[in-house]
Amino acid sequence: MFDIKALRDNFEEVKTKLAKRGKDYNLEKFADLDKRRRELLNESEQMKAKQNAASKQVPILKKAGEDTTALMAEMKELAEAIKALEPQVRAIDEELEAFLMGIPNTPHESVPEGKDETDNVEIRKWGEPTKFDFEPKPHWDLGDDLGILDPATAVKIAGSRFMMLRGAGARIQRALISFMLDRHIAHGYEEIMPPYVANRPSMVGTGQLPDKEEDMYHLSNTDYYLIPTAEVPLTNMHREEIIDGARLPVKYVGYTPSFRKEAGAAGRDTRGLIRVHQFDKVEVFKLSRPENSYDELEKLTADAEDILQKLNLPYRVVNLCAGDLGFANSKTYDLEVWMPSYDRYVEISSCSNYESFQSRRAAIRFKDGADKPAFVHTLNGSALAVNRTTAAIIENYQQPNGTIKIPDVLIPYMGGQTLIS
RNA sequence: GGAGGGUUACCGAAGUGGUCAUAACGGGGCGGUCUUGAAAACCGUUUGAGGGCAACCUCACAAGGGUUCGAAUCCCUUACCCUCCGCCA
Repeated sequence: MFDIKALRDNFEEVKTKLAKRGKDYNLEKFADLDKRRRELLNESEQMKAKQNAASKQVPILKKAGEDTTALMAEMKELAEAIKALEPQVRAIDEELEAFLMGIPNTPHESVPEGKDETDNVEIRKWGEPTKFDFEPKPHWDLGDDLGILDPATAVKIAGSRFMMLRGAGARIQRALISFMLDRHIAHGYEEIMPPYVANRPSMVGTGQLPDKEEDMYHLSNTDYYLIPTAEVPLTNMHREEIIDGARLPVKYVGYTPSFRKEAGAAGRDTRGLIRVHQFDKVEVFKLSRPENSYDELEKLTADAEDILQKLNLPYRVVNLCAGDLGFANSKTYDLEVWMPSYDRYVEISSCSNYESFQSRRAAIRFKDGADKPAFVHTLNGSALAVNRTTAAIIENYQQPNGTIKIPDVLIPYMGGQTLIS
């Protein structure tokens, strides 16, 4: 949720920063809304103060044996006036909140100008696109040939866009999860195994609700949602809490399946592991002091890159331009892995700093000693999207005879297996 | 799923219609006195949000409604927790 104080105190600066996103958010509406709200609030509070004062007088007067009938009649009128004002106060509050909810986070100064993904800026590249001296196959064909991907059976059980991994395919996925978790634990993250469903307040806390209802699976006989990302449970761990400042940064890593309806993705990436309704993801998450959050973003991105490097997968890091930046993000680095079947780099991780946009909504604050509580900055990143990592390994490690070499770091996690054949 | 009990500050807990919810009382934390130092004892202090230049005002007793001049307290709805029973990996 947008910071109301920033709009009040630095309106022009906010306006300039948001202009970078290339859309009009009708900011001029704010001053009037805010003013009307304060006037109404003031009026209502003055009446309540009078009511409170009278309520203290009544028992004193009664004790003194005086008649309170007149005062009570007067207060009844006042109570009715207060009640009459309530719908107005509520309406303006809702209007202001809806307005604030409709404003995206301000892009950080290091975010490049631009209107869509074509304007994203490549920051660095690691490795070179894999060269083959034979015609490489896409992972869905290799997976089918080797019997490690079985989409047809997944369709039978669930439906289209679900995937079933079998044998060495299932095992490499599990190996990747363990490998990723172990690396992040070594980098100081606490491992979390959260619930895979979340309730409505949690979904609101991280911004999935009310706007993205159609992207999520809702369990029809309860009010639970399947999580679309581990970000939901991880962020909500500290919802409505005030954390001791000495505990920051808080660092969590969690493996979870993620469930998405992919409502707007009809016809895209229909084959293989790239875009499915249920996928595995290892997520890294941080709560940071505001002044450190951009350093923490660099470190978090490095932790995600570390996985790709250890797996020896070619990738590049992209700084998302303002027009491509997510609604709640101030800055995002996408990690894109080389995918031979696409003949280009494909997103495998997204590492973002939300600054205080998310913590304001979820009410996650910290406090040093006697200081006033302040909002933490939240950061998260995929490290990595496991299905896409499996796909990248199948494709980049394929051999001329259709077998797949196991990356060295995964061999211990595969019980010594070095080749899928 | 059934039957009871519960939800008040950092923790425990009192308060069952008014005139101390900046919340009794106990514990913890922090500061101080005393002490070579510590313990003990004693004294003080310790929730957050919103509005206002300020004095100060408003809101919050799980959440949301209602009754009342006035609600932590009475009524309704919902959520969560605990105990017992049932079911169950």
